[in-house]
Amino acid sequence: MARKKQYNEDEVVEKAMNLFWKNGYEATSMQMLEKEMGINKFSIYSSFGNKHGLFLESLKQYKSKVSATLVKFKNGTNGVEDIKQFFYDSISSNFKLGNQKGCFVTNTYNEFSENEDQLIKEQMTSFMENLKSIIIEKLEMDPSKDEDTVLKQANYLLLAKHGLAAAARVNTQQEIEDYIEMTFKNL
Amino acid sequence: MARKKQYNEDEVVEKAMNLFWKNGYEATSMQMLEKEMGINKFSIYSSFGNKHGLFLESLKQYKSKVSATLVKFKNGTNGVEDIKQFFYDSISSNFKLGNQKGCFVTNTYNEFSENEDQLIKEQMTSFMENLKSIIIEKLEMDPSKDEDTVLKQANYLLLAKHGLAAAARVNTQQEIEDYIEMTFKNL
DNA sequence: ACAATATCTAAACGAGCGTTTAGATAAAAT
DNA sequence: ATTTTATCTAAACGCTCGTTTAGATATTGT
Repeated sequence: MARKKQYNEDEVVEKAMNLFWKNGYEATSMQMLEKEMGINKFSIYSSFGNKHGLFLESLKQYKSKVSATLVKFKNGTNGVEDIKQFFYDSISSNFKLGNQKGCFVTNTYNEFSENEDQLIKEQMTSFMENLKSIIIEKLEMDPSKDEDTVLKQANYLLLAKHGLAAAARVNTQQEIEDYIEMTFKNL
Repeated sequence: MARKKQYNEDEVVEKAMNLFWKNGYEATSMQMLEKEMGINKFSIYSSFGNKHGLFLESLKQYKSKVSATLVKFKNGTNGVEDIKQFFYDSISSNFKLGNQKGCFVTNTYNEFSENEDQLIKEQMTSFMENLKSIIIEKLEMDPSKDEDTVLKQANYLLLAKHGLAAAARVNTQQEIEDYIEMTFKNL
């Protein structure tokens, strides 16, 4: 046998993820990744195949990073209040460490919306639809809501979440919290 | 004297604008612009200096394109209803010709938010602040609203508009109209 | 008709991109 | 200790980017 890797793959993916998250896919170059990850291009390519593979791995890591929040959301029993809490949880993580990067999934969804990369688009779409189905579930907990109202409110909330991710990059946490309060005022 | 230009500058800027609008600044290459505008690189450079100059000209053209909508908005006397109508006007233009490109200014604002281009950032910011001051004006038409409520609602609407531009790229017109209805339900 | 010159085409520039390759280095197995 | 082989460094690949240049083309004023 021969020598072992001098880096931990999860650790360097975490660093890559943060760079992709901040800059998006296209605006992140291999040179920047090399520097941020602290390893050589060769090592990146032998570990992840190519830039695209590294990006997929970063997305996977992000998903596992937010899975706890998602499980908490899924298991809640307080209807609309759970959705609101999920929104708060989502943005609070964005403002840790002063990083105004929005939601990685939503950012990616936006960046790839006019792209031909079917694999990533499908992943993003399925993630969004998963979110939507949970939101619908929560809204349905209120028996006074008819099916049409539930669907419209679910779309409303998804769009709001969508906009929130973009807004998180250029607004203060206080502004965003006010926005969430207002969003849930009439639900 | 010598020969005259075989193209109209406003016409080719319009085409450039549509390409920048659809793809953003970075994702639009000079080759694509050459093809779309129907003129040679040399002509682009001699008319607009460089890619950045052409982009600024495109932004200018966009602003003059939406100025009618903005004037109508400014001159309205129906308070919140004017804002709602402005939102409808803004998105209806986006869905003409099947182009789901969102708002060019907001897209640019987002793309350049982590950029070092001060000139463009300032232009975008002043445009947004101009919009905000009009929104505040409209909200203040309702004498029952205190100053704090006005400011929070203005931020809420700006963020909603912000999200709307992103959402317009991946949602149907109907979904967006439902979203607007919901947004204005409790104002 | 001719000279002057702005506009055209098309090729080339250097820089940076994602990716690959060649060779030095180092650690595990015998 | 030597062989084996995965991992390292660093240079180079071909391509596209934004930009510039050289020379052909065409139109205007005399």
